[in-house]
Amino acid sequence: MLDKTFDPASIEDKRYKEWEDEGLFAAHPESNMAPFTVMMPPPNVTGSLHMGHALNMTLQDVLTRFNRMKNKDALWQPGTDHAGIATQMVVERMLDAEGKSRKELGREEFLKQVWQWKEKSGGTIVNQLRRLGTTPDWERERFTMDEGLSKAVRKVFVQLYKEGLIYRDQRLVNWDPKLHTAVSDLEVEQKEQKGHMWHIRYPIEGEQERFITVATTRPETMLGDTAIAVHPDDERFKDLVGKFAVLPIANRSIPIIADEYSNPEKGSGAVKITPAHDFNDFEVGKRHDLPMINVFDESACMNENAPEAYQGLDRYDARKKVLQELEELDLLVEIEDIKHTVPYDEKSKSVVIEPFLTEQWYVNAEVLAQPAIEAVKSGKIEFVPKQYENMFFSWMDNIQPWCISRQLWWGHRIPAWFGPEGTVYVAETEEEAKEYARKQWGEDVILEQDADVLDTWFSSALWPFSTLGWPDKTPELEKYYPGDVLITGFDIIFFWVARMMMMGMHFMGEVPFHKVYMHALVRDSKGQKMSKTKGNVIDPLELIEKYGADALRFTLTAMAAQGRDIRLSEDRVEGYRNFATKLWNAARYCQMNDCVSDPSFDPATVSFMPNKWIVSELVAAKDKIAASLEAYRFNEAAAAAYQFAWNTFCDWYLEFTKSVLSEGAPEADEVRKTTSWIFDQIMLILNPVMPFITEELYAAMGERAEGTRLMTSQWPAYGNELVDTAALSEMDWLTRTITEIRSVRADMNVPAGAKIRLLVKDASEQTQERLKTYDEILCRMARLESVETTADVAAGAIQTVVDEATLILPIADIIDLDQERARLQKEIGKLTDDIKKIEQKLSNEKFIANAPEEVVEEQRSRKAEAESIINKLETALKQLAAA
RNA sequence: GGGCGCGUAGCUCAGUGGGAGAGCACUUGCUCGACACGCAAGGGGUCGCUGGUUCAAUCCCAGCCGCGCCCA
Repeated sequence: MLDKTFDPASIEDKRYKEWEDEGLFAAHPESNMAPFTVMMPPPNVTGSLHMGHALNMTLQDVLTRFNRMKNKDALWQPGTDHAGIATQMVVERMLDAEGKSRKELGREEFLKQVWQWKEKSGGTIVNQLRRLGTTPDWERERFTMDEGLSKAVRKVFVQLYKEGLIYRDQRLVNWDPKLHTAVSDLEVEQKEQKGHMWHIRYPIEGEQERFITVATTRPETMLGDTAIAVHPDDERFKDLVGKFAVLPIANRSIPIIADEYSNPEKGSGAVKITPAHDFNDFEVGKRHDLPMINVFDESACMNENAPEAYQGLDRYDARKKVLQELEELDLLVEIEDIKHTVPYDEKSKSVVIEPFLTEQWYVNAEVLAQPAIEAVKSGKIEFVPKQYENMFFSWMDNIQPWCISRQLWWGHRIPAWFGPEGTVYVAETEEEAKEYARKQWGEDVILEQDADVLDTWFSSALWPFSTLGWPDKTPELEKYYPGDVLITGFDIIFFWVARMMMMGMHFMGEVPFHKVYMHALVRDSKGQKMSKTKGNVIDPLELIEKYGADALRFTLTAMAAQGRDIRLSEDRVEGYRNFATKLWNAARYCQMNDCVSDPSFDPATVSFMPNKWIVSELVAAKDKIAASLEAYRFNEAAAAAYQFAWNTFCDWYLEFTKSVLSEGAPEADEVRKTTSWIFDQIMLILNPVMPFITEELYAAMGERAEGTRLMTSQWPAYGNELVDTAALSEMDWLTRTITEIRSVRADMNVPAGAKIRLLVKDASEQTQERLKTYDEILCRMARLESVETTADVAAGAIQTVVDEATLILPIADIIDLDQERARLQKEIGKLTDDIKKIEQKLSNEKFIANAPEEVVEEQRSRKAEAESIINKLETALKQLAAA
């Protein structure tokens, strides 16, 4: 016998180990089964499981398990990402705590330490995923810096270089002056904050006491100004275009140019141009062939291009000094308080990112984007929900060159070697690069490999095929590419999803997946984003410990409605833990009543009406769950399973059949078999979402054939042939009758324990038949003493109506007549309101003329039904008065 | 500023061109041999506002108000 309550902790680890040891997660490329492929978004190798992962992984696991049950050869490809910046930062911080620095250690030793850290903490998240019950093919786990994946990275780099799609360029990048590396524009977070607009006047060269005023939020960059721009149509400055201004402090002469970038409405209408320190100015500079003077070093301190007094000053100190000096020169004309956006690094959100002029490696994303755009337009890739396609297009249509080099040590080293006179050799190996150099120079020359590494997303962009063995032609690649669905958060749609599509189209000539399901963010119960600094993070592992993995999985599934963020509260998890307990107790009930699974049972053969009914209801629930999962409507699947298991099966079916079992009625054997069969089916249809408890209970419910696991069972194939509509309507009548009697009893304060008589008037033959058939069930579930038909109404009885029949509860001694009168009047009032509304429609000629026939008919029959009930209730009211 | 989404019961959210739903919370009653992590019954909503389309709008369209996200 099972214990009284379910203790998830006692079974989860054990069951998981069994599954894993038995190799149940493995893909079978050699099999003939159709593939179902899901590429796991690789979590950061040194990270730990947070709620976003839990949601993401749960949904993938639900789909993977579901498809395995549907007899697909599922490959859920797991792995981790080396997460260049994040990981390097973590290790540097550790070194810092020991008083050491990366530079002190040197590249080789530092990398050794990072690998050590990876070996130590790299298992954390994958083990946490096991706690969640996820079933990726762990044997195939990959890491983005594995040899195979690194080889793919080099091959892709070299090929794209040869195709001219990777190139070096001197451009402005987003520079992190603390980490000393370029970062992606996607990794920059624009934050609005208070600041100042300083209006500065620059003297016009060769004219006495004439100035041109410019406004800037970053006065320190003026030391790198190389022009002043005014709008070509701006009359105020027409005569100045072509002249020069004297750049204060630096005392350089800079031209006044006409460019449409200058907005005559803003500020003074003239704008300083600093091409090396502003993205817009950079474009202006290119148009006018202006010099680009970089006045910062890599730490955003003033460099040798700044006046000597400034050299070495931090940008903010330089700002103060510039302002002070301008003040002294009487060139600062106004200080305006403004709100403006400032770029911060998205990781720490504390370092202001600097536009910085450097030479970096770029991917020509515009070219690669086209086939990806086309794939979505043509429907070869579909986003779910659909509206994300707009977001995708708007970014792809304006895609910028992708800066792929990072000034880090942790990552894939760029396979490029520099030779004499600035020559570059791009090759998969150093040997090959040397070969190229030898050809050019006629002798061995000294080559130096590029010190930089690639953007982490460069390697994850290859994930859908690099993990399958590409560039080798493997059976896996043949079978599992393209994948079926990618499940990911919308926050990495540009970082990752779009880039996988670009690389997949280019190197495989085929989309990497057909569907992209984007789930929303998990927030706290107040709708706040979870963050460590806010302290509102809910740890999935804590929830698992407290409520079990199944409860957490069910919660996340039930809340995963498309296009809406999830506000997670512990109450919900607790509620679904209760659901698990409910299942547990239903299993205990089965055990107590000897409902043991019978492999030879055929649900098509049942004859007892409640059995036919529950089988029919099961078919509907199962189909609803399957259809919902196939449409990625996870919440609907969860709701259908919950409702069937708890309401339909436990609350109604088990109650209907209780006495049959306890009294050993003739139907008992069939009821036992049906009960256990339905229970097994519930375990099956819930298994993708709640794998632990269902596996456990399935095993407890019967002797199974050797090695049988729920997890490896097939999704039920039965269908409408098992649906009996007569049973559905008969049991519907029974539940309505019971509910009606219970409701009236409660309204009239009939003591719960009191057994009362039920008299039924005007019952049709069918109803009379049913009353006889379900006499015992009615008596037990509605707490009745007897059920009889009658022609007259006893004085002072409670009356209510189900369909054509009037139900009479003769309990004159218990009830309060006034109360009963009020109840009847309230009911009549409600129905009268309904009728009024319906009559309004029916009296509208246009409604009769335009509405479909069945809609009109429906309204008519609703009205007739309501009228008939009112009649009966009014009769009851009169009788009450007479009493 | 541009784009997308959201606003439905106290809370969290489903949902649909034709009778407003769930879970939780709340109220009341239950030692009914699976389960109080339970059983039964119940209260509670001008479906953000204003117009339009329609025989019919919570649902479709437009505008407005409020909130969120993405992009600049």
